[in-house]
Amino acid sequence: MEDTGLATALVRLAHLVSRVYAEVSKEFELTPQQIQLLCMLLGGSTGMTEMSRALGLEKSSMTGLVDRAERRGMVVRVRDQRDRRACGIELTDQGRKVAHDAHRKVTAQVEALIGEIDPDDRERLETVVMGIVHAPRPATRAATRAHSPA
Amino acid sequence: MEDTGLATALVRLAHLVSRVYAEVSKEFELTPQQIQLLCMLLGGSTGMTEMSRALGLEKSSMTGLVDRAERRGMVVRVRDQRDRRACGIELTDQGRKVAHDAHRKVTAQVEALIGEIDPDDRERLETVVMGIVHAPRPATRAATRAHSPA
DNA sequence: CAGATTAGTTCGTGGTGCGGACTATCGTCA
DNA sequence: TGACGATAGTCCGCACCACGAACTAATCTG
Repeated sequence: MEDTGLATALVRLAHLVSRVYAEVSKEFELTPQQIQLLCMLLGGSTGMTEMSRALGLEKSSMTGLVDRAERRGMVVRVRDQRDRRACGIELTDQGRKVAHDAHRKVTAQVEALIGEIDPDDRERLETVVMGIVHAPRPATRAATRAHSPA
Repeated sequence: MEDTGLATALVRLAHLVSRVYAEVSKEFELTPQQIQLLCMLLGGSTGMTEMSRALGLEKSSMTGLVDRAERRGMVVRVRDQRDRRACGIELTDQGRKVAHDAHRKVTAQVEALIGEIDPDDRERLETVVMGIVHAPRPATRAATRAHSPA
């Protein structure tokens, strides 16, 4: 068996990040999932199906998620004229603002978590972690495009 | 404003790890929360209040979580004889086995996620992540003791 | 012993995610 | 052109999750 200290540490990191996400979301009176939705839309609007792929959810789960975000005025469904089955999900002005602000806050808090670190190491690590994140993966857990830099 | 690329990369990595957690949980027909509960109990049994602190949940949330784990035979409430208000939560044999197996699987899959990586980078990453995870933190998001190595 | 504190539960609310069934539309191909 | 299969999205019922407020029972403190 390999040394798994890194794996264990990463699992804990994931829990920590979830909490940061949860805390920041609460400040905006939204759920982490809704914030994630908004942040993802900063990368451009898409349809329900593509979003469900990107978030790793079933289509049927998206309906409710978008419903609730729409009810809060963060997002609108725009019926596609070409394909009248489809609809694009777009950020409202308010939604865009919230997405930006939340993204900033999350990033800042994670930065604070990282703390002081040698600039060389930082750059190196960024490359390494990006590599892991972008590595090709089986579709089942393909995409984690949310929280891309705006 | 600082460069926040590393923070962003870590957030994405955390999302990825969360998915691994979710996938493994599904294999055991449990939810991620239940698996986390079991893994935490590998470190020794505790009462409801302490567990809620460790998991960052309200006491009232624990009741249901433990109920469901108990219904599945993973865990038992043991009434404390000294303090008859309190009860200890203990793993059943089956619960312990599931906790161990799940922990192993999660660790292995996260290792796989990391993949081939330069040993120097690996060490650097481990140092940084360990540092983040073990850093003292305000109580509000204090503990993430689950998934300690068995 | 009275009153404050603590451990845990109960209840109601809103959110999450799933799978299966359904509607409407689109594309294809005969 | 017209039937038919694929596709986009919704609806429903289910189990779960987390919260806060109100509650019970036991313990501690003065």
